[in-house]
Amino acid sequence: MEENVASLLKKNGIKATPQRLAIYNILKNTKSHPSAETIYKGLSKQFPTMSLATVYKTLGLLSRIGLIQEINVGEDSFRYDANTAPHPHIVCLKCKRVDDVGGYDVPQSYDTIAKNTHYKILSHQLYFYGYCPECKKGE
Amino acid sequence: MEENVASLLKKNGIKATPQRLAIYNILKNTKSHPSAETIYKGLSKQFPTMSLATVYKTLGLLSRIGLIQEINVGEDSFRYDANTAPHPHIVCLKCKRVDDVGGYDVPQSYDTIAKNTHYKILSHQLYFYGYCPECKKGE
DNA sequence: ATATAAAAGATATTAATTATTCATTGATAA
DNA sequence: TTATCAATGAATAATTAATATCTTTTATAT
Ligand SMILES: [Mn+2]
Ligand SMILES: [Mn+2]
Ligand SMILES: [Zn+2]
Ligand SMILES: [Zn+2]
Repeated sequence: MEENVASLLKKNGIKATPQRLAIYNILKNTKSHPSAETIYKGLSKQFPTMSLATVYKTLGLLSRIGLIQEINVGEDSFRYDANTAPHPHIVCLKCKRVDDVGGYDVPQSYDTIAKNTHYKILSHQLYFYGYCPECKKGE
Repeated sequence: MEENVASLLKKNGIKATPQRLAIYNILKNTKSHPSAETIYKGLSKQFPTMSLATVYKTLGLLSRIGLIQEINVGEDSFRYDANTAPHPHIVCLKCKRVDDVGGYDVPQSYDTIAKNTHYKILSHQLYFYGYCPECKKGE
């Protein structure tokens, strides 16, 4: 898996540096949809000299070659996800937690919508908003 | 219609200023989902002294009392819509145009998703991405 | 008409992100 | 193993959307 990423980077003429692999692995091994800042902090022990600019550059790079996706929940900063398949997300309005949603997604055939809008449709994003299990206790 | 808005503002203890009514009317009379900046420019002839801060403050206010909704298409800035009902949008990846989508929306019962996620769900947003009729010509 | 609290306008500030520069380091191919 | 070219890190600056601050103006109730 990590091997795959390294070779995929090389195939694109991009060097497989430890920083890049570490950033990708963080995303691959979490369900928390972290922000650039969160990833940066999470790597500070392993890479004390890691630059925040490197994190941003790497996230942009990985997005560009389709290894991760950028998701925008509407507040503050971007979140990142190693699951590049279209899938819905749910956002806690209080603590800003972002989770995956199972059990529902938009039909993958865009034909009807394309006919109605006359757009050529490539992708979609579906977001739900509400209160997570923790935050809904305090209403 | 404009009368309604003015009285609704007053009912909430909010002053019905010409600037606020003008901003609301722009949104009520367009299908283009303008940004704060676009609204600001659109009012510059009618209100040469209008401050951009006033536009932002008013848009926040109108959103808060439910007269308009804020939509986030994932790029650059927020867009605003006087149609406060949940409805999907489609975004042109090239020219950033935002249109309404007819013929499809998420089922309004959140029961299944609530059961799966254990969230209390309040709302959703559905965005499609692609190329508008104009931009898809140049592929 | 007047008083008053709210809002407007002007300006400054915040904060995420991107960009620039440049010396040092290191991944990769030969 | 070595040379090369890309990437890192550090420091700093630029962007840009959005907010905050403060003084002046004004909508509204009396
Ligand atoms: Mn996800
Ligand atoms: Mn709309
Ligand atoms: Zn929460
Ligand atoms: Zn377009």
